[in-house]
Amino acid sequence: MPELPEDETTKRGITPYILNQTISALIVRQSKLRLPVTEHIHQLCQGQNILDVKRRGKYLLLTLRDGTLLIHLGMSGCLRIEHQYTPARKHEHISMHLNNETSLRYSDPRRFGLWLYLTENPFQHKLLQSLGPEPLSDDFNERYLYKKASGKKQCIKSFIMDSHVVAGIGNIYATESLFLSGIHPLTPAGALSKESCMTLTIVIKKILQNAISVGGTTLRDFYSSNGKPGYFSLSLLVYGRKGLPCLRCNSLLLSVPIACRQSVFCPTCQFFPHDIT
DNA sequence: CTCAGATCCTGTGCGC
DNA sequence: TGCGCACAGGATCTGA
Repeated sequence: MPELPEDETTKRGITPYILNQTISALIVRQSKLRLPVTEHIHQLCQGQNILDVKRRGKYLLLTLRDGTLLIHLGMSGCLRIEHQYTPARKHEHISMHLNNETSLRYSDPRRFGLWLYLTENPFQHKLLQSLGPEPLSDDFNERYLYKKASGKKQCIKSFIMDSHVVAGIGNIYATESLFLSGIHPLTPAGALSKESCMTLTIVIKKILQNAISVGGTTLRDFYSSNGKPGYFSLSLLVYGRKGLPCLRCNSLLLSVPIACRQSVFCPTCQFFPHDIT
């Protein structure tokens, strides 16, 4: 379940192995992902150097000479560095062999991921163009959130998970952020005070930053191992703890389904703003 | 336009 | 022990 910190960790983990290397072969075993893998992607990439590795939201971008590889890990995708000669594992849909005797392996059991080869400016592609600001950038601040949420009846949890509002926040970090901000997940986005928007933006930045720094401690796992980024060692305060006592006040944590996602919250620590009740 | 809910897919973990 | 089913979720699509 990669969210932004896992994608950033992945980016940092693979970059040293693939930057400035030449793609000697790209093997696609399964092209049915969220969108079909670009046709003839093998011929398009072969022989090109990887000039840069970037991240935008949950998308990774490998800049090549004549185009860009746009990669999304979906919810079960993972990238790993392996020796070129090791056999593909189950669900390893794409292997990118490099000229330094390593290869980048993409596995994705649930196939919600994405591999596209773009020749145009990738940031003008519709998938990236419509993305909201990076949550760790200065563009994501309380003024932006307050203005964007103004008049919205949509609940705040769905709102911050909408990548067009802010890029890269999934169920785990949305759930944790709202708990730490003391905001009930069903609060209409437009009902948040300026103060709540400030708290929420600060908490989101802090929690993402923290998760990235934790992920950074497991970077070596990207080489010849299971490649699982480090969020498993993150201490989650509410996510996955439905029915267990709140670590702050001991109330039993509740859960409501929001857009088919479990949303765990503390009925005591998280409340609706007074002005809408 | 807005927003809630369904949808894609398969491994995991639970109950019986 | 083994089977079957509910559940997990990012982003998009549908329909009210």
